[in-house]
Amino acid sequence: MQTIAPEPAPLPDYLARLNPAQREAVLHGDGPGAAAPLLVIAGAGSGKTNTLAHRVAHLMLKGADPRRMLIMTFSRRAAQEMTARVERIAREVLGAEGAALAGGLDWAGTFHGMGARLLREYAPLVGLDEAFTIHDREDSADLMNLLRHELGFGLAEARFPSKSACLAIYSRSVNAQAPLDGVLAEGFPKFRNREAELRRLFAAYVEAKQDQGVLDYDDLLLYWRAMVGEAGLGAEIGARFDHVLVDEYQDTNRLQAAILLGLSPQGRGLTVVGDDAQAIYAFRAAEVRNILDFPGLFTPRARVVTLEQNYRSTAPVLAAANAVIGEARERFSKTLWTARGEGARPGLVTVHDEAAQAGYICRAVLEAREEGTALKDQAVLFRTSSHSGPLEVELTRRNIPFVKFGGLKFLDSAHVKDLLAVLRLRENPRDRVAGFRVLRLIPGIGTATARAVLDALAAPGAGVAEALGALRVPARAAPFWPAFRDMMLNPAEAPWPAELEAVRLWYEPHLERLHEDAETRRSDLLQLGQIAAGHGSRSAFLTDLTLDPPDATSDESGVPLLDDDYLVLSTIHSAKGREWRNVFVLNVVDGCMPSDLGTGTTAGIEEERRLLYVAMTRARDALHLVTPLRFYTHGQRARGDRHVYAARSRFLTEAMLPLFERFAWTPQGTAGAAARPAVQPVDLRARMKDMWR
DNA sequence: GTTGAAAGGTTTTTT
DNA sequence: ACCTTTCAAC
Repeated sequence: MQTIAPEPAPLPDYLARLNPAQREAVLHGDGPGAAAPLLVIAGAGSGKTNTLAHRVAHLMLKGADPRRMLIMTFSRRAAQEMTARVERIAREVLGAEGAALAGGLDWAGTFHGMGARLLREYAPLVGLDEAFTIHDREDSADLMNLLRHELGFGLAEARFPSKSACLAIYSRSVNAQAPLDGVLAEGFPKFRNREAELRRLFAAYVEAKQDQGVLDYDDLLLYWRAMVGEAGLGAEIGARFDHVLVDEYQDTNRLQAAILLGLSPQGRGLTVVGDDAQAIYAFRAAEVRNILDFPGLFTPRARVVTLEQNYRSTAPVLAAANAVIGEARERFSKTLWTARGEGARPGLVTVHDEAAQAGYICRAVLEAREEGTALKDQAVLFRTSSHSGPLEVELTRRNIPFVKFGGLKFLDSAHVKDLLAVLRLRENPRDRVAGFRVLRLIPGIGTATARAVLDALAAPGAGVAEALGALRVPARAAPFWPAFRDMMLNPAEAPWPAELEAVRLWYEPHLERLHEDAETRRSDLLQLGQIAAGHGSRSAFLTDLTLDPPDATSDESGVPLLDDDYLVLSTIHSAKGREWRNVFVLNVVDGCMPSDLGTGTTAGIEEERRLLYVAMTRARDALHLVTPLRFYTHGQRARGDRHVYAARSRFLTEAMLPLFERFAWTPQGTAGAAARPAVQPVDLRARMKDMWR
């Protein structure tokens, strides 16, 4: 008997507007039975987020329970954008009912955020204190430092790794799931002879965290991994989710891959999306092999769908970006193409120095705005946060509003950290890093007294009241002590956002005493109060702030309102997943791109190359790479020199130059300087110093 | 035990 | 240029 091929039913609008590859990714596993694992290789600008959102919406519309879907993205902002899009699609198909359905998607966030949430929930089952506090990078380094001294490693005549180096080594070992000797040999050969001491230090570190009821970033993954590895518990946690979808999979590490496998050993319901050409987090143990090896983890192999059509950039921009990534050593073959034919070649602009670079950017940004590209549609990207310094000065001088992403955050400033430490100490009196920070604010209290106080607080059975009441403090601290004790004890009654106010009032006199510019800092603390109001409890506030810090800083005037127009300044890392009509990349010179800190290994250089590729592929219509002839390096005193004469980045080869519009730019009105004959400047001061070297 | 001044080492990107 | 560590005085 013969079956007649069924007439293909007309596709609903939300599927019809996708291209065939996108649709294949969205429809994968459609029909009866659980979905087999799926890998989507999604080139830059290929509609990755949109495809993922459509897949989530489609699964939901086909009856999947949104409360049983786990969606992991690289930032909370990305997660919010994803859920908003899903909601839009669901509303389009089902109306208000669909939107309500999408509201059930509450397991969406970063790996670390989801880990924290699960751990909080399962804490009693796995021997953790439910009220654990989370240490950020700096807190972790501080704890490492305390222990390093207690073990007597700090005072050795030969250099012991710095606190942040210790943490980096520990963290790499944990995240890469690699033994210490291998980590040292590969990444930290200087410290290979310190293996035994480091091992003792790390053992003490783990024990201290447990004693103090504290988890660091790595623990959120490590404990999660351990939970899903347990026979009973693992099955229970895995059974909570029918679908697990991961974005930016190329930037996950082995620990995260192990978590996914633990959640779904057969790969059922797993969808991972990423682009190996955009892997830029190897420095924090991300493993490109995760994405390359994903299909082979399962039998049968995972389905692979490749998205190659770029919807973002014009052909000339894409051609230049493709040329850069085409030189990469190891490449997962795919070729991006775009239907957007029109457009100018990207600019390769030579300027004299960083001041001229800033001048050029201001000029070009304003010109583009005249021609109708709002500031918000333009971005300036750079390798290192500090590279935007001269530009920030110039923008401020010219009253061009901007917001900066990446680099130092307002959470990193001392006064904000002080206030948060007080809250953490109230949340968890055993948290010694927080405790030290708070106690040392009080005059007359140094390391020794602080240690005694914290010992009393951590003593088993003692309440905070007893511990603080029984202590005698140095005479100099005595006048400040009652206020501290009252603050630690009383606002237990104050409901959440009010508690922050009480703590701030206690901190006020210390702020005045410690900082010249107390006035500007005070406004930061008031802003913190605003943020606090948006969180339901002290615990939620502290956790969210540690895992998802507000990531934009702006000039003195504070964060502009959302409807204001402002230029975006961002590190390339923080620009991941975003796009602008007009993109400028600063310092495309050897030493910055690649950073000379990252040129030690081939893998390091390759990552720097991908970084430039990521930067270039953020541009939709116009791209400008700026190369100052001379740029400033701070530090490097050994070289004696503060200015470096830079060459164009090695990633832009001679053969690629025809893909760019090349020109030099000099500031107007400085004809004298521009007219000076091209004598190569020399740094005579360095020459003199070199005589004695 | 605490605090301030001087010396010396280190440099990026982030959850 | 900046931050941490060390050393000496209160």
